[in-house]
Amino acid sequence: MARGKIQMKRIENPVHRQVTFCKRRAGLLKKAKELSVLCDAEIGVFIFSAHGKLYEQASKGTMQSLIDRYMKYNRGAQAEQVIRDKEVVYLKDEISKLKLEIDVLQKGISFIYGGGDGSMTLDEMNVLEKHLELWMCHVRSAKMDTMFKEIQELKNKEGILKEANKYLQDKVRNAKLV
Amino acid sequence: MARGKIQMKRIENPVHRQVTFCKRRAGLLKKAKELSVLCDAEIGVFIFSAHGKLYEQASKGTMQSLIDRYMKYNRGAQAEQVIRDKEVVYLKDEISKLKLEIDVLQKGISFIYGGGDGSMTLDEMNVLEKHLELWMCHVRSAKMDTMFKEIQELKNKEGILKEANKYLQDKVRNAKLV
DNA sequence: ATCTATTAATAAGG
DNA sequence: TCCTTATTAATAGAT
Repeated sequence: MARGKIQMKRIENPVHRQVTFCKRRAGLLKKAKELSVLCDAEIGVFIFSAHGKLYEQASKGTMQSLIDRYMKYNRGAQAEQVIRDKEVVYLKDEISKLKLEIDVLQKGISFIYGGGDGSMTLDEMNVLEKHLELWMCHVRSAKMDTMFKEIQELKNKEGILKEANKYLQDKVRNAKLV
Repeated sequence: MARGKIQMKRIENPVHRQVTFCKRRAGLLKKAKELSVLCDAEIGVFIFSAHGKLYEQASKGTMQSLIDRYMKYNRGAQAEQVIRDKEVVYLKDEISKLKLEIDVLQKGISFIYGGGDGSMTLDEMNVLEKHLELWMCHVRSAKMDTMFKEIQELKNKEGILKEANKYLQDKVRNAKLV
């Protein structure tokens, strides 16, 4: 805009580029400020130089509040935040469950070794009970098998004794008749 | 900048203000684009009109990515998203540690009881069950009770039949002698 | 950084 | 909103 127009593409000469960056950056921020003042608008501008340095301007309030407003305006972005929040809540919930489980397990072990000192709450006992049910599943079924076998054995004995009983009764009857 | 300069303050005439807002907004976004192209800078601009409508421009990438970069750059300010991301990573790490701990504890408990029921005798199982019953006495199943009762009944029957058997044997012996 | 010739932006009006 | 145009503002290149 002065002393000849320039091509609208990256300025290759690094010195020229840096100078133009400074000048136009100042101009851009000034224009933003003017627009904000003249038209009562809320404007946020941030500029990252090629080297990564940040220049920012927020008319009316802070850049953070402007970004918050932007997030609220932009449902998509807000949804992302909500998803992240939900994930955090889920993970925290998961952790507290796991910590409770660990606590229960540790107390259970203490109980086994120390015989129990009544330090567990009812809730803890309930949780422990669920664990114990899982652990006991195999033990109990094994015991069931053993008991079934014992029952079968006793039933067999019963059958044998009943037969013997009937046989002896016959003998008694025969003995009486004889 | 034309037909006379204007005061750098809010334009009171709403028509003038609206016209100026449109013109200067376009100008601002154009300037931002030019600066981005000429100087290889990453620029984000968002404008909220007095009525609350959003106009935005993100040179290079999306506004969201620019905001993310802004957040990362601004560590001192509330980089909420970064904090949230770090929190998620931390929580996931915490969970895997806790799961490992639980695994160790469960293996420890298995070890206490000899590492499974395959090698346990009925007496050992009864000892284990008594331990567990101390923690969950009310969980004993009705089936177990029924089975215990059945065993007792059978044992009683056995006893009765044995007695009867003995009595009948005596009778047989007597009958033979008579 | 400052100057200045020149271009770009835009206020007012239609 | 778009066009025109007089005028101001921004700035490229030089110092």
